[in-house]
Amino acid sequence: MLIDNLLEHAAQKCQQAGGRFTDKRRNILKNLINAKSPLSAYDLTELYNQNNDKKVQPMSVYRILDFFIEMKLVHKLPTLNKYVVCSHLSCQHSHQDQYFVVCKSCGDAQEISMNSKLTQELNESVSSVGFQLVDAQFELFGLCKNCSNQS
Amino acid sequence: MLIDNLLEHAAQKCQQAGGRFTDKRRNILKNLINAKSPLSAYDLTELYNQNNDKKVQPMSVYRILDFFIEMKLVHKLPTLNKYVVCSHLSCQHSHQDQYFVVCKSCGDAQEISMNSKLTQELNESVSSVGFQLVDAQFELFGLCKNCSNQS
DNA sequence: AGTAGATATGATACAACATAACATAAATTA
DNA sequence: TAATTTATGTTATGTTGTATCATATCTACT
Ligand SMILES: [Zn+2]
Ligand SMILES: [Zn+2]
Ligand SMILES: [Zn+2]
Ligand SMILES: [Zn+2]
Repeated sequence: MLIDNLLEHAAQKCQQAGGRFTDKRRNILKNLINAKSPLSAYDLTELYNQNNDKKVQPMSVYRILDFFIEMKLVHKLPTLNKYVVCSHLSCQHSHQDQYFVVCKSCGDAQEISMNSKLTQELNESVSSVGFQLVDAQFELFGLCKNCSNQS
Repeated sequence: MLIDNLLEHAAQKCQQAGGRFTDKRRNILKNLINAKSPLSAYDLTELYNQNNDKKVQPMSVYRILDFFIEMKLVHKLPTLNKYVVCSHLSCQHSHQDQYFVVCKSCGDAQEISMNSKLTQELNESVSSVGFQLVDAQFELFGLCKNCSNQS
């Protein structure tokens, strides 16, 4: 999908939720969409500042990322301290539980929707030690198709 | 199990692997065993220094934690930047894949052995996007029995 | 249009987590 | 006892993230 369409989708989702889609936010989201791998807040700060006269502080980038996460346009990968755009940026389906698999070799990250069997397995497994599941986002590590062919 | 027995087990495992179980290592492992929740490297530094005349630097604590992780006596919870002792410290069974569930309210963490159905589900799910699973440790968040009764 | 309230960003400082690099000490082995 | 390996000391620095208070910009209402 063309990037301008993605950005238009994002803008709409923000406005529907009563948030603004400012130039800074658009610019930073665009950089994250174009990224081939997850980026840190500091990566995004640097990227922004390379391409703009007006500079931005990491603090602002963190706030903008928090906003996008709230809007479910961006996900954080907590073990990497990096951020990716939601792979459902362009589609309408309300966002469900997801997890990520990250390639140990090239760093590429794939968002995977949790299927019901997996959800059930996790819930049962967690219940077995007396816990009640609240938040099931997580990251696994592996090799992507490209990288496992090369090795 | 009594703490001295646990430490004795740990010492043996270290020696079998050609590592030393020094006083610092013993002391730090003991603090982590006694902790009710996961601790950070800086927490452990502070704990050590409160109880000992000879002080230790965070750098050393990181090294000691790395050593214990190598020995599979300690696990790191990457999303929390904290560490816990392996719940199988005292038993002999060779360590298999595990994950953790952390109580959002009290911070308590439970180690859970991955059962075969769950492993299979994860493998299938990951394969479906062309990835090959390498490392399946992760953390989930929920409420423990105590905390969900209180609320 | 003017104002009040909400939302967004600027700016500075600092906290928390982690590693690099080089030196010394202590234990093991030859 | 000398050489080698393992463990720790020491200092500096890198990376990630938050707190706080000020200013700007947008929105909605009179
Ligand atoms: Zn998503
Ligand atoms: Zn790859
Ligand atoms: Zn374990
Ligand atoms: Zn709890």
